[in-house]
Amino acid sequence: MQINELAQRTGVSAKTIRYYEDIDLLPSPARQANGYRDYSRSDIDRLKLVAGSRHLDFSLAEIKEILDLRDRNEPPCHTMLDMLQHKSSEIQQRIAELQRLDAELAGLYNRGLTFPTDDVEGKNCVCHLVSEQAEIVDIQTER
Amino acid sequence: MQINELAQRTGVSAKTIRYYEDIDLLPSPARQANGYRDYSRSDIDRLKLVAGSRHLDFSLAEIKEILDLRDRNEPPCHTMLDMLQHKSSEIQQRIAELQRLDAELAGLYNRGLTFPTDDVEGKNCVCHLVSEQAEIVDIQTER
DNA sequence: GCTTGACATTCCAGTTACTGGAAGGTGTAT
DNA sequence: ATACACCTTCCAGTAACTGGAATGTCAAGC
Repeated sequence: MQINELAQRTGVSAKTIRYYEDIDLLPSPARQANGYRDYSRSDIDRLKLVAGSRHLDFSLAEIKEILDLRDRNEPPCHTMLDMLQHKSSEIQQRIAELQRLDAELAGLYNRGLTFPTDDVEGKNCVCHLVSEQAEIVDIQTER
Repeated sequence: MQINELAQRTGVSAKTIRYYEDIDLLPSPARQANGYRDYSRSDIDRLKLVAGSRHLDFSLAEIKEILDLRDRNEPPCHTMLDMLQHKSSEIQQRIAELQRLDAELAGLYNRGLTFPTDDVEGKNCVCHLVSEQAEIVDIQTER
């Protein structure tokens, strides 16, 4: 099976498959006589697990953990369950942060509406309100 | 004012301030005789607007828009109001996606609990369920 | 005068998870 | 012969920093 077929069977682009190989998430596959990568059915399984996990927002590092367990013949399912739970609580925290952020945005918008919008210096408009946000402890939206 | 004082007054690290200068978000400041950066009060204002906007999850590109307006002596406040509203709707969308993702995680977890956890191949455990997620259209959590 | 310490400077590299593109080789059909 | 789709490798760019190395400056204390 060539790389594009694997790509179609898993929904992962050929480019990304090569990248996964580069970072040792996927093993170097066999090569055809012409040097083309030659994949087997087990490669589909492995890559589908990767794709499914990415879909659930797991990082490649987390996915590597799971795959490493499998590669050492230790059943990864228990770890996977733990990770599902952990990821869920992370996501819930993110949601709470975003809700707080949204409330802030709405509050600024409403207060900003009551100010003139022709103040270049920002001393007396919504821009000033935004500047005031500067020293508040950051909740930010990074992962 | 040296860079660390500006950092303290704005809550932005010296490292980040230099970075902002690098990417032309902040102008190159005057220099003291010894070559140290020498900031003025207006630099505080500008950087506070940047910091406040970052805190509200605006990208540096979006912030540049605002600053460019100001630099051209056009009042940025109206644009800022629009951006607050737009960002708010983005955030709400993100929240909805994350909620969907969380429901998925919870569903998989509960179904996974009913399977054995000693299956290395993943043919009959939660890992298999995760693999099955592969082809579902991605909602992902990118910005 | 010398050292120590806290500042400052520049530049390079790494982070995450890819994606785009260039330059080139291979295989099949017309 | 040539067009076309596929494959290869390698390099660079994305966002927003952060860490670290190597080096320079300045004030205080001995």
